[in-house]
Amino acid sequence: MYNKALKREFYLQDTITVAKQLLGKILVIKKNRTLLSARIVETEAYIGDHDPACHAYNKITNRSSTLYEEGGTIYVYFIYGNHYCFNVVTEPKGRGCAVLVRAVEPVEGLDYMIKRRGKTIPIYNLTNGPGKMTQALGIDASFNRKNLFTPSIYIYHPENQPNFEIVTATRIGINVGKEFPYRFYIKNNPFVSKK
DNA sequence: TATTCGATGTGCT
DNA sequence: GCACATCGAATAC
Repeated sequence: MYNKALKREFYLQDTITVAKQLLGKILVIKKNRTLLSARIVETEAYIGDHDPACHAYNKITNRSSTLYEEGGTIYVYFIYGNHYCFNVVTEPKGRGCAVLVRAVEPVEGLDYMIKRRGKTIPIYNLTNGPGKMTQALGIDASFNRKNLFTPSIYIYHPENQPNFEIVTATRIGINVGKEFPYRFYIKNNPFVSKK
């Protein structure tokens, strides 16, 4: 239900806090006839003011301008000529901070995800990476600058959430800012992109 | 206007 | 483990 969606205040918190607390939450996307949902199992924090890996680290550009919107805004960008990455903007407007969602565990809409991905075996291959999950969920540039308070896309905190342990690590696929321990994932979850 | 290269995935060795 | 596809944003000129 849409009214379960996390409120704006959740996203206005400190970026590290949001990155950790997003683990275990459910991302819901509603297409015309199709309901997709997936549990977030891996995130990375990108922090504008001191983090050279963040797209908002240098001066504001056309691409990175979405990062300066208010927390709860969706930031989607295209990378390596093939892939989209899905981010959630955090903190108050103007900070340039976001959380990258790197991997999810499918809950509803498996048929749709399998059709979009083609490759189905093993099952965790559907969504265990930033580019893979956006392909499975049908996320593209049209989502950029939208927010997480609409019936067509939102995140909620599930009831009866099982306990899990959070692992903190360094981020993947970047050349600068490697030293920051800004990657978080659910321990022993098979949908995490890399050990 | 030209050139570089990236918050990746895939396939081959 | 390594090469490479692929293209738009950023940067250089």
